[in-house]
Amino acid sequence: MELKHEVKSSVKDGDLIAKRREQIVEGAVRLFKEKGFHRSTTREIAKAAGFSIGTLYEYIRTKEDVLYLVCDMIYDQVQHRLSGIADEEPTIGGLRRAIDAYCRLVDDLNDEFVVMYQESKSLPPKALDYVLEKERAMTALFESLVRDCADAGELRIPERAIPLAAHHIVIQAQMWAFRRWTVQRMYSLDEYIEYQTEQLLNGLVKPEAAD
Amino acid sequence: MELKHEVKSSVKDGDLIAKRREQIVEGAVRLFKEKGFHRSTTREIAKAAGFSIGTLYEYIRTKEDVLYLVCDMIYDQVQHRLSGIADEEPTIGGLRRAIDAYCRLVDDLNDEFVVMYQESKSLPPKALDYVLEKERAMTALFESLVRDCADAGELRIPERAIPLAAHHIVIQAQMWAFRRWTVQRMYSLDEYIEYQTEQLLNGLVKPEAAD
Amino acid sequence: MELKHEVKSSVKDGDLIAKRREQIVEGAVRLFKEKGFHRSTTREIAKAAGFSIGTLYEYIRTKEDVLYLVCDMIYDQVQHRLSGIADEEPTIGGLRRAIDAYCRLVDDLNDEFVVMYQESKSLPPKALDYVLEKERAMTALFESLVRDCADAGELRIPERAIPLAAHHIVIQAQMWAFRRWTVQRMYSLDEYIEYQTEQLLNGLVKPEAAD
Amino acid sequence: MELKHEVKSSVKDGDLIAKRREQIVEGAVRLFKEKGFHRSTTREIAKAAGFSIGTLYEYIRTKEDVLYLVCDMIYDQVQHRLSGIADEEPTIGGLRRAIDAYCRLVDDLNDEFVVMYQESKSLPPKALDYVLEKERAMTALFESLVRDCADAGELRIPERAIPLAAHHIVIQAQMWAFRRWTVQRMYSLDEYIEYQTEQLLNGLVKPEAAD
DNA sequence: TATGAATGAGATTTCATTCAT
DNA sequence: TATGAATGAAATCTCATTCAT
Repeated sequence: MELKHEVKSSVKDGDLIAKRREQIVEGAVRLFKEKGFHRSTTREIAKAAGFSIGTLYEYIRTKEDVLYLVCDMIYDQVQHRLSGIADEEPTIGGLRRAIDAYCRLVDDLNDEFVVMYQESKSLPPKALDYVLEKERAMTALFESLVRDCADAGELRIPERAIPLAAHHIVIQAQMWAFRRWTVQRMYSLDEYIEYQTEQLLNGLVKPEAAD
Repeated sequence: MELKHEVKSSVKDGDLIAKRREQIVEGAVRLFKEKGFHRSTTREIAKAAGFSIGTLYEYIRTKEDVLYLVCDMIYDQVQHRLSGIADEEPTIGGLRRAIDAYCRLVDDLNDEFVVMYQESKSLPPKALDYVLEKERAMTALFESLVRDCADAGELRIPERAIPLAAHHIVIQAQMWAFRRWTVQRMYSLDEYIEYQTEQLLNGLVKPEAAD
Repeated sequence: MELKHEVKSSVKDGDLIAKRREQIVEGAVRLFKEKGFHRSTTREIAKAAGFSIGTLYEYIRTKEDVLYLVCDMIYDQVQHRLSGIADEEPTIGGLRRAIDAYCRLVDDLNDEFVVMYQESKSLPPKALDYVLEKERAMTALFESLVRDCADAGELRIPERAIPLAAHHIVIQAQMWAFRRWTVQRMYSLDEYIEYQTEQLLNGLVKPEAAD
Repeated sequence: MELKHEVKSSVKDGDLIAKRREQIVEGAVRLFKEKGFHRSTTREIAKAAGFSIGTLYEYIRTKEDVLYLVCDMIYDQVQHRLSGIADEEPTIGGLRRAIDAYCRLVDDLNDEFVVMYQESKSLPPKALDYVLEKERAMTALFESLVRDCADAGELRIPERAIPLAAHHIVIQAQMWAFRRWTVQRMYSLDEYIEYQTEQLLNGLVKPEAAD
């Protein structure tokens, strides 16, 4: 489908590349979370990954490649973890489970999400396109689910508003990560999911007050 | 309450300082929007402001000061534009008007919002605290309004969920700016506000399907 | 005629640029003569010029710019010193004087010539074109003089061979510099000029042995 | 006479060493011709030679060794091809044949000559001495021939000028390679040899105009 | 013998900041 | 107050060389 943005390596052994890049990403996430992409130096990235600056550059070509590897690996994990969502039944219960799953995913990958959403603008244009495409695809998962529910008569929502609803689901879950400085102080994850889902599905207006 | 993070200047004339800083902020927003904070140099900032690098440093002490000035000025504008919200009557109509106003504010200050949310993490800790405090205060505006509506019996929402609802209102409006790459392609601002408010207030679930 | 390859500077004062670049060239020639272009670091170049690395980069953009400045300045000097040649009368005496002048020029700019001929291949393509064009123009000076002498009936040489004769004059003079490790040990400059001119003009073959 | 600059190898098998070094030189000449010595990396040299970087370092100790091997092999070829010159009879005809042979050698080894004369300055001092000694020896071949002709009464040239004449012969032939950007566009090799020999032997001045 | 992953010193270049004018 | 030349610490990236397999 979309062409995967390739990161060149001068090392030949594919398994080794995969292993080293995992080390790079793991170290880089730790670092970027703390200092951000621009304030982290390539030497620090190499050290965090556990090898020398020279070795780092055997597996990437530019510092931006590291950022791309980070984003790419996060999306791989997201995709893997969300693979079940597409198969949820088109019921409100299914939608609830999907939202719950995504919120817990955001919680597990809290740091990764923060890094990705704060730094992805620094990606080179082509890599950014690829990442935005991934984000779009992820949102589309929820869009399908919402549409299926609407088609099954479980939701009342005009067709035009469906994509927006999907975006809302996505960013409200992500908010758990990037507004952690406030929401994680006020709520437990369970509470957060509960209230958020309730508002999303049932709205704020009292039935009798509906306009 | 919060101590305004002071930016030192070696110039004495207060009016001149204000004027020069306006020039700085205006140029910097243009620049940061395009290249981001880290990729913009102080020389470029000075040029964008219309004077020399030496003069720039008469009005700031570090590059980060510029970022702070930008964030600070944006919040000033937000505060000014939202000053009416606090006085809205505690009705669903009042809440709608507040949401509408905030969405249109986000649209007007699109670039400024994008810059602020992408770059504020680069502020020095104390300045960041100050900015987060402003964000908190802004969210609190909506929180009060929601609480007033709930107290007035217009909304059904547990007290515990009120702050979260306020956050949702805020980030859904901001989403218009920082997901502009997708939502602004799909919707007009009016449509966006309409659907978003509808979902927020009335939820997605059909009344008879409510669980 | 040919577009001068421009070297960008971030300094505005033209006189200062000229002065600093003279310092750069003077230091660089000393350095390149000893270690060659590639073995000389930009820090060494800056130091040899008498200022900091940061200042060096206010007056050039890349290390290759230094090499270009060196070549360019040498050609300026050559041009200046040879400006009289074009006006020599079209006689054997005039040709002798021109050769003599060029040989003495090579001797005076010994180091510069060595640097230029050993390093010019490292110039970026456009700068190299410009330099080769200068070399061509210089050779053309001698070509005209030879042609004028031939036209005046002072020399016997087929028209086709005139450019080659000019090249011979030029490289035999330059040989004084780039084969200095042997010819400057064997001959004084005067001797060198004398023998070289004699061979060039009168050949090696005894009149009676001519074939 | 001259101590052959030894290049250490950790491989024992002499024939293998010879074979691998041939591969190295052949690849290196191709590479250096295109990018120069300094811009070529050892990885590229290994690849051009057809084996790995590890293997390259089994047959050399430093990158400069490669350059030395290249220069050395070129001189071996030159020596081999010129072995007949020493036996030429001391006549103008013999001298002509020698010049012709050397020019054609330069043409055949065009790339090698260009590489050698542009890069030999990068040799370590001892290797450079060795190479200059070879160059001196080669020039001496022509010197002997010229002296023999002079002794045989075929040439009129003072003893003192003989070494210089030999140098002229040598560099005029080499000029075919290192001024190829201009002379090879203007002349065929045959023409070049003809005009050049003519000027060298008979000079430019008309007999009756001789001073 | 052959391989190629690992190393880290060192190269070029940038840019926030200062300060003399 | 305004200017912009000077500074040098620090950043990214390269590449000759080594050594375990």
